[in-house]
Amino acid sequence: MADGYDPSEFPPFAVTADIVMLTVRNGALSVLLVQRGIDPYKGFWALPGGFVKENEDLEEAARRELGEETGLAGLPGHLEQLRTYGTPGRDPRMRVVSVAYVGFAPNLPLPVGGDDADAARIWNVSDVAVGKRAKRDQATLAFDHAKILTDAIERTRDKLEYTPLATAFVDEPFTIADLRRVYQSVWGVPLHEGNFRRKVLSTPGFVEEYGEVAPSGSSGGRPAVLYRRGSAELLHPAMLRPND
Amino acid sequence: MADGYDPSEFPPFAVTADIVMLTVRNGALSVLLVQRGIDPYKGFWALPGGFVKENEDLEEAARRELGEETGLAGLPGHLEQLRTYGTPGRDPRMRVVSVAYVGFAPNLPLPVGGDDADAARIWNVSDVAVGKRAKRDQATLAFDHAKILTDAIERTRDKLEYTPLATAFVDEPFTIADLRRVYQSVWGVPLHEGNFRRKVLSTPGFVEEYGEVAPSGSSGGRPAVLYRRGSAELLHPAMLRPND
DNA sequence: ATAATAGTGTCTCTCAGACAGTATGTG
DNA sequence: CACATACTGTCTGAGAGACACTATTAT
Repeated sequence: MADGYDPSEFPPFAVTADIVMLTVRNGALSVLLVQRGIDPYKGFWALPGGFVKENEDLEEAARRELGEETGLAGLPGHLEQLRTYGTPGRDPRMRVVSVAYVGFAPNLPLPVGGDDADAARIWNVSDVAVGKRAKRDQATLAFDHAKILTDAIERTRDKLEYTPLATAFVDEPFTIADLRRVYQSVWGVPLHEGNFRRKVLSTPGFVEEYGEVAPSGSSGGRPAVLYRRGSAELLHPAMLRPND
Repeated sequence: MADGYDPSEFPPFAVTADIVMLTVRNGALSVLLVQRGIDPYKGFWALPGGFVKENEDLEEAARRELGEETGLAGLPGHLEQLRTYGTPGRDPRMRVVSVAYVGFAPNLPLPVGGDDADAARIWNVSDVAVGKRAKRDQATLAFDHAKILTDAIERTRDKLEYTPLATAFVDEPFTIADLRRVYQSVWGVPLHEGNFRRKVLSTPGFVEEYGEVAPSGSSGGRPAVLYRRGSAELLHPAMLRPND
């Protein structure tokens, strides 16, 4: 850090916290977005977020903004810092440095409009435009939020390999099949049922027995054993993603 | 991102870029630090870094500050964003958000004092105090830089597993033994020579033949084949770290 | 009975780790 | 020659992937 400086001489920056809140809905990886009501990018979709307050920690700001803009307060699941985006010009109005967070949650309750009275909606990520041109019924993202979303998804795909965070996408208790659907939705590949089960159960601390079986579904089939999250923070060995 | 706001109402933050520049010297993982000349933390050691300028990208600021404070310009090697640290009170003078970068370089030329006229020195990381109390001949870090350094080392250890970035710590051309010394220094464990070689050479794109052999050392022994960095950005399969 | 979902057994191939042996240089 | 460093061959065990088989429910 620079040594001597006059505190009045630093260039003033605005600092925001933006959140990429991911969930798995109907077998598809999905993200919570809010629609902008004013320019710039009026009508475009954006990641929830906003200014960090004077005496507020960065993660604290992320959780507060998520609650204010989407009505999601005290969310379950997982939230971690992703990366910081600060290229000059990324906001046309002023110099903004955004600290992005990525979160995982089970089945989000459909958000009601928050304080900012913007529409909040959960989008299937494959319906969010990542290039310049949006097709019909696709969300187009404001600012550099497409890049942030892409980075978040990549991070998420990696994290499922070496951490037990797939469990953050499901409610407890869950079945091995529930967990497999998470992996399939996030990675976008089918996974072999029997091998997946053996792998999860042989990885220490991934899941623990819950002690009951699931009520059998309407379409029949053997009732599944239920599990809860285990105590491991890292998976040894890792869940390897099939290489294409 | 928040929708409507008055640009004059955002709380002003100072944004800095701090750099954890790592190298391997005499078989030990080492870090470049500068000694502070003024309060707060006068006499303590700190990561090089400083304010991001008004129209400067974050990584650009990191490279500039590194050059100004340590005389290292146009460094070879690798630089990537690590994480952002912004807890209120981490700098006693004002609210500062620091975007930290981590870099890897071969054998740094011993830095001369930079523009800021601070002493710059490369420390063996095991001689840097991570707790509250420093022993004799240990560097004590200013601000929350001990936490940043710890995070950087952890990230580096992970990155060596699944990327070919160990090659960023050596000059080209290098021998397999050079590369093995990097892994041993960063991970702090001995690695089996024959198995390490077979693993590196069987991982596509990790290294390429350079076409010559190294001059034999003064202590004898068969001359080693030389290699350069390969084209892979990720290692498949990964170099697994022994699990204690 | 059939369909559907849950769960097991077993074979093969890859790869990590242990370790012995060979190759080529120095003194 | 001894010694040092570079490199290779081969065995073993863990684990991933393919796939067939069994178990328990609904209709």
